[in-house]
Amino acid sequence: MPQSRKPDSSRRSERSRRAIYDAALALVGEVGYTRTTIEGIAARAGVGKQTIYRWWPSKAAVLLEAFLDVAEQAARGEHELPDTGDLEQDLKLVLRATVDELNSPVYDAPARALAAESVVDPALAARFVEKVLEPQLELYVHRLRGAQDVGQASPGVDPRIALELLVGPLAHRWLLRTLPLTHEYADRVVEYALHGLAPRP
Amino acid sequence: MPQSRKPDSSRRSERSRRAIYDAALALVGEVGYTRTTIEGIAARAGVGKQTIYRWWPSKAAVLLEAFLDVAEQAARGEHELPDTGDLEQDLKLVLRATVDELNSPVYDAPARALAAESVVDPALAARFVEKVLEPQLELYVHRLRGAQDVGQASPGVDPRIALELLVGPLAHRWLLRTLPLTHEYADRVVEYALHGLAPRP
Amino acid sequence: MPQSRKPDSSRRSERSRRAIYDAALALVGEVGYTRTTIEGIAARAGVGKQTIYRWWPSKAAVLLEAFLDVAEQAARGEHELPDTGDLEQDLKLVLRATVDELNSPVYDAPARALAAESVVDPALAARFVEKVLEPQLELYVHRLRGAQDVGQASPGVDPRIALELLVGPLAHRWLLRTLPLTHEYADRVVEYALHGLAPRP
Amino acid sequence: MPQSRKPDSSRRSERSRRAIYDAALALVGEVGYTRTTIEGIAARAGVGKQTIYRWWPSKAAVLLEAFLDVAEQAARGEHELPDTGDLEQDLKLVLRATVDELNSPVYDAPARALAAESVVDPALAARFVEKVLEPQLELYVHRLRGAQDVGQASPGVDPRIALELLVGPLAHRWLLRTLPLTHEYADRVVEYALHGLAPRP
DNA sequence: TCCTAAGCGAGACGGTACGTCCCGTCTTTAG
DNA sequence: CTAAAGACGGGACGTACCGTCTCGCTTAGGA
Repeated sequence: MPQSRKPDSSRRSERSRRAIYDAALALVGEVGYTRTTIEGIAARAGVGKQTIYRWWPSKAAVLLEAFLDVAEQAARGEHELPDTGDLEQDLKLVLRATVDELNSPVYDAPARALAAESVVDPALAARFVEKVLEPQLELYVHRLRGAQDVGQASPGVDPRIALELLVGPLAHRWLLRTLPLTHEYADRVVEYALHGLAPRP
Repeated sequence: MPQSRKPDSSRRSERSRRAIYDAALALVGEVGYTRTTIEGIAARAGVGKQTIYRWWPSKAAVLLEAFLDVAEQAARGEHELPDTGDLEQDLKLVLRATVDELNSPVYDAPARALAAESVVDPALAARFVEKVLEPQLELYVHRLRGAQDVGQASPGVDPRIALELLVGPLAHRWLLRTLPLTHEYADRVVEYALHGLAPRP
Repeated sequence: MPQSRKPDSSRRSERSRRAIYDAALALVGEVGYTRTTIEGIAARAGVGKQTIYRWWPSKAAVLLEAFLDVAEQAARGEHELPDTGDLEQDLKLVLRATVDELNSPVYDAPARALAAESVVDPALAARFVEKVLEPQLELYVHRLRGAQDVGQASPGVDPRIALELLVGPLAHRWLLRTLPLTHEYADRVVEYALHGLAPRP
Repeated sequence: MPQSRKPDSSRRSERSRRAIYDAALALVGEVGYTRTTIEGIAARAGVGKQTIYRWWPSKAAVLLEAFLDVAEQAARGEHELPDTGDLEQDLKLVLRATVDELNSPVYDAPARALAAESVVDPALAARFVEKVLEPQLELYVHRLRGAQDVGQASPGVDPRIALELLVGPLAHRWLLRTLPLTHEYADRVVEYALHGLAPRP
C-alpha cells in the first residue's frame, strides 16, 4: 500500500476520475472482478497507472468509490422507508425491491466484488459498511422505531438487531446463492420475522 | 483453469495430498488467503506445483478440500442438533456454539476465504454450499420439523426458510463485521425469530 | 546423466529400439531437434520413458544411434573413394556427392542436430567423430596416399591435414550457412586445394 | 519467440543492458551455455525477467549481443590484416593468432555456444554470420586481393572461396575437436593452401 | 507574460506468481 | 518379470500484473 506525500487534490483531473470509474465498473461487469486489473482500468480509461495509484490504495478502493458514485445518483431522495401505517406491507415492499436490486446485473457484479473483498479485507469492509451498508440499515432502524411508537412492533425489541432478521436472510441467499431470491421469499421472511416461528397462543 | 487429460486417481500419492492440505491451511492461517500462493503451498508441502495443478483446478479448490478434511474429522458423530424438548434453549445453545466457532481463529481464516471466493465464483460456491453449508442447514430443518411435531413451532412454517432467520443474521455479522458477534446476540436472534417482532396479543 | 546399474542387454526389445529410432528421426525432421523431447519420442514410439532412459544417457545419444543406424544401411559397400587415376576428377565427384548429401533434407536435420550438440558437448562430439566422421575421413587419407604413390600428390603432404582443406570449407558453409553449397563450389575447392592459391611459376 | 508491441528503446536502461551482458557472459563461462538460463541471467544481473524478454527474443540473442559488445571493444583498430609484403608469413601470423583465440577459454565458451545454436537456428545464424563472421572474412578478401595485385596470389582465384581453404580447416577442428588446434597446424594449412596438394612441376 | 511546479499519459523497471512443459526418478499394473 | 504408463519433485519457461520510477507534456498560479 503506497502513498507517501499527499497529492494536491485541487489540481485533480475530474475527467480522469470519471473515466476511471466508468472503466472500473465496465470491466468488472464484463470480465469479473478477479480478471479486472489496475493496468486494465488505466488502459481502458486512457489514463496512466500512476494516476490510479496516486488517488486510490487498491483496486477494491477504486471500485468502492465508483460504486458509491453511481449509488448516490440512483438514491436521489430515498432517505426514508415507506410508512403507510402497515409495517408488514411496507417491509414486504422494501424487501421485494431489495430482491430486485440484488438480482439486477448492473448492481450485482460490483456489489458482489465489494462484498467478497470485504469478507477478507477488514479495512475495506469498514469503509464498505460505513458508506454503503449502514446508511441503508439506518433506514430500517428509523422505520422500526416508528412502528414501535404506534404499537406495531414490540417495544422491547432492539431495532438494530431486528433489522438483521429481515436483511440477514436475503444477504445469505444472495451471497452464497443457496436458493433463489424471489419476491415470495421476501414476503415469507417478513411474515416469519414479524410473527415468529413459534405458534401463537 | 487447467486440466486437459484426466490423471489416474488410483495412483495418487496420499502423502502429497495430506501435505498439501496441511500446507494450505497453515499458510492461509499465517499469511492470509490472498498472500497464499500455489507456489507457496507446493514449496511448503515439499511437492511439485504440477502435483497441485494435476488434482485441483484452483487455489480455492485446494482450500475447500483441506477445510472439508478437517471439518469431517471435527464433526465426528454430530449428526443432529440437540433436542431437550425446549426448542428455544436448544437453538440458543447451537447458535452460541456457532458464534464461538465463527470467532475461533483456526476456523475463521479458511472459512472466510472460502466464503469470499464463493461470493465471486459460482462454481466454487456450489461446491462450498453442497459440501459445507447444506449439511449443517439440514440439521436445522430436521430439528425444526421435530419442533413442529410437538407443537413448539407453527405447523405452517417452512423450516428451510425459518432456519435462515436464525443463520442469516449471524452470517451477516460475521461476513461483513458490522457489529460484534456475541452469545447475547445469538440469544436475541433466537428470541426474536421464535416470538416475532410484532407485539403478542 | 543417469544410469546406475547396467541393464541386461540380451533381454532388450528390438521392437522398441527400432520404434525409438524411427520416432526420434521423425520428430527431429518434423519439429526440429530443440522441440524434440524424450517424452515426445517415447509417446510416438509407444514406449515408456524409462525404456529410453534405461538404454541411452541423453536425447542426443538416441539420435546419434538412430542416425548411425540409417547411415550404415545407406553406406552399403561404400568403403572406398573412387580411384580412376585422376585425383582431381575423383575428388570433385566425391565432394559433389557430399554437397548433395548435405543439401538433402533427410540427412540435414539429424546431422545438424548432432553437429550442433557436439560443438557444445565434448563427450558426444567424441562419439560423433569416432562413429560418423572419422570413418569418412579415413577414406580421404587412403585415397590421398594412393595419389602420393602415383605422383599425383606431393609426397611431403600429410594426408590427414590435406583432407581438411577439402572437407573444412564444405563443413564451414554447411554449418553456418554463410553461402550456398553448390557443385561449382565443390569444384573450386578441389582445384584451389590441389593447385594452390599462389601463382604457379 | 515473444514480443508483440514494440518497446520504446529511448527509455531503455543502459545499466540493465550492461548488467545483462555481464551476467550472460559470466554464466556461460561458469556453468556452460546449456545450464545458463534466462532466469539465471536475470537474477545475476539484478534485473526482472521481463526486461530480458522485452529486448531479446531468446537466450542466444542475448549472448550474441553480449559477445559482440566485448568483441567490438577488443577489436579496437584491427580493421586490416597485416601486410608485410610476404603473404605466407602474414597468413601464418593471422592463423596462429586465430588458433590462440579459439583456444582461449574466455572466447571459447560464448563463441562455441553461438556457433552451436547457429547450426540449428538459421535466424540466429544469419545474425551471427553478419555481425561476427563476415567482418572477419572480409579482411581476408581484402588481403588476398592485395596479394593478387602484387603477384603473390593467382589472379584467377576467387578470394571469397580462397579464404575458406584457410579458415574452414581451423573451424572444423575447433568445432568438432577432431584433432588438436596448434600453431603447427595453422602453418601447415597456410602452406598447403598456398602451394597446393599436387606436386609442383 | 513568463516561470515553475504539479498532475498527467506513457511505459520501462525489479519483482512475484502464474500455469505449462519437460526433466529424470520411482511406482504401479497389465500382459 | 518385463515394460507401458504415468505420478512424482523439481526447475525453467514465457506471460501478466504488481507497485515504483522516470520521462516529456500540458496547465495553472504566482512572480
